[in-house]
Amino acid sequence: MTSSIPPSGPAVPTLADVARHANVSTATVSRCLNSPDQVVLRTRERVMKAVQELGYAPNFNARALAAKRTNTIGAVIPTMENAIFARGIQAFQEELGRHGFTLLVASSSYQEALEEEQIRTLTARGADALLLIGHHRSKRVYDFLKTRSVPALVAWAYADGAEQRSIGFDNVSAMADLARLVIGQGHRRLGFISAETASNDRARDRVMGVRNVLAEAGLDQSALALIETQYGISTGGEAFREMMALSPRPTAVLCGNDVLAVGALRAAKEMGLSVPGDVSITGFDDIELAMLAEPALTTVHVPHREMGRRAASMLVQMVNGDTLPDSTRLDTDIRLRQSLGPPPSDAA
Amino acid sequence: MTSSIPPSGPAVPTLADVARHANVSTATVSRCLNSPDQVVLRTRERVMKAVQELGYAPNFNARALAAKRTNTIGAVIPTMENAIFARGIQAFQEELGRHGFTLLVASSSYQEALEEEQIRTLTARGADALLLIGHHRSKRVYDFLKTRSVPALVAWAYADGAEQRSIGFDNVSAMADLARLVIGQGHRRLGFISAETASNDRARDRVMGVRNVLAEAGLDQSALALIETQYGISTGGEAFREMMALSPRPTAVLCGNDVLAVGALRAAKEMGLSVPGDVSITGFDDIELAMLAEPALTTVHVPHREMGRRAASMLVQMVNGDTLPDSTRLDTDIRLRQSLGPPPSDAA
DNA sequence: TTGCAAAATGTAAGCGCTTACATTAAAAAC
DNA sequence: GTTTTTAATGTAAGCGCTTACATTTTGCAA
Repeated sequence: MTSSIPPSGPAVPTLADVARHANVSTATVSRCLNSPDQVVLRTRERVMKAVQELGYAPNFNARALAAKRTNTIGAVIPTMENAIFARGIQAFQEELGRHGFTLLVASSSYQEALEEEQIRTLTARGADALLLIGHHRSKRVYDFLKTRSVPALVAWAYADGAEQRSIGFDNVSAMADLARLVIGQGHRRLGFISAETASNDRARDRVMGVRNVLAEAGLDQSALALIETQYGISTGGEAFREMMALSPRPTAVLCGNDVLAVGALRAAKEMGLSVPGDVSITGFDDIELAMLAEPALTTVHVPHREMGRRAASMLVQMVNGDTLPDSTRLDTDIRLRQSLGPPPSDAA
Repeated sequence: MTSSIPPSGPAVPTLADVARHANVSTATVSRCLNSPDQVVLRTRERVMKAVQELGYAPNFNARALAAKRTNTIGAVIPTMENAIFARGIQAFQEELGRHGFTLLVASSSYQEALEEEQIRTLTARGADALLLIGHHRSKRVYDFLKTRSVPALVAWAYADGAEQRSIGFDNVSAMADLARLVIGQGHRRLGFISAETASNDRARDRVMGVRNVLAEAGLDQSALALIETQYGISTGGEAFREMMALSPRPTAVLCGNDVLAVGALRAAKEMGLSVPGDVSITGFDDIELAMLAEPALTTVHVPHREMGRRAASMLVQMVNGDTLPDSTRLDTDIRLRQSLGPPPSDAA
């Protein structure tokens, strides 16, 4: 008959419950939790006891609403399934934790529209700042971030004089270094298996790195066969077969990342081609797989963990607004392993 | 002199701003956003126009606070760096997205205390439900979840008659199947390289699976050499060397997961041991690496993606509270590849 | 037309916190 | 002991939304 029976069992305790229980005001409880030194010991103990007894835990949403600060940093990555991001983000999170921040991750599956949506979602959730991968995205997004005054840091990319603060390496020159090495071995017909460049500026930059070196070496751009394909071992293999069907066929196949390269390696083995005897193959990233592959993969080593860690401290600095950090350029270096050698002597 | 100048530029627009702009009440704006069919077309268009013009985006925290629902599901996984979780969670997220839910991930680094903290954090953030890995955790946590009435689903594990609703496979019997196969090949001295079992019931179960089979085959438990080590390729290798130093040495080394097994494989190669000629090695999970390894790894195939996907739909069902789903048991199957063979004939 | 049910909209009370400001208690200075 | 300063606590006004309930419009049968 009474219509005011609470629907479910014992409601979760609120700040007010604690206050009542400890016989203080809600403000005091709040202070105990957020700036304990403003509360005299005797009171604080009483409050904490009440917290314990009631099993009180603050409601995050209410806190965020009132305080306009969440101690949360959002990250939008293309996918968790890529080891390089998984690794970088793990380090990122660990470092954030050390500074008392929480991480909110979202993934965009390499789709620009989805990325934008995720950025808006994280912002709506009150992320104090964002980590984004790569520079390329619509002006609208950057404007949005500026309007909302949400600090953002671009990672996995570094470009001289880029407007957006960033931490990363120069994809163009990193790939160029490797290409130079390949050409130095005597290769004149190159193949490049790239990740899809449409909404991936890192992939685009890597292609550009190779092209630059071609020009630099006085080679015609037609000396480069380019295939774009989705991320994956099997797709890398398929692209490699396609490339080997070309005539004349490239004597060295550079890949936009290690996963594609491992796929190429496997396809080569299946086709009975010797690497690097018949064809050289290189990767990019230096994931664990690169060293384990047979033959071990020549690749560009990228300090993913360090990047994650440092991205975190930069972002924390940006949020706390002390001094704004400069963009950081990290160094990559080439790991020379067995998959690269000179071209076969009978190369036409 | 005026102390009321707003500190920063154009404030972010709120529901009230939109209402004013469209000349309706806040309730109407809210309805337009959440149940558009309750608002007549003419009004709705006017409101939407205002939303556009002001670039309004709802404040998630305020919404959560008022509505007591977040359409958010939390997941606490041991680490993102493990491909099996990365893969499963990616599928989990995709499926959640399809149902209009957002995912919040946190990782515990395999530390029980951290896991508990993350569970509390996600709950405080208003997660409507949680995905947890494995059954084992303190009663306190389960009580907490019950008190807060937050539905939880255990994944990557399935145990008959477990109290907690779960989706996964039976780690004990999956590993037992593999062990039976190994013994069937004639091996009588086994090694087992396990992940650390302290706070990982999946690892524990797998060990138990092997032990059960030993008993079943009438072998003494001393026929099993057990080493626990951290997750990683190199740690797997070290454990393998240690195992090979034993006398008599095992003729087959089962590993708790593929990553450890790949490490063992590599160590074997470095030691000049032939696999499976001198020693057999097996894994668990069937990650991509397993097939690429040289020789390819015999392992237990686990449908990680499917598990993630189905976990999502179960959780959605639990939140919406239609009918509660039953625990789901998925099948694993053995992928027989080159790394397993009969013991060397000279085995003492 | 008028009347009335149904549909659309408005009003306002929270949701659980934080924090400026007001008040009171304690410590320091005289 | 009184006054002044400072520390501790309390009061109450929001933060930006949702939603029960009240009110106004609308559509339509009589």
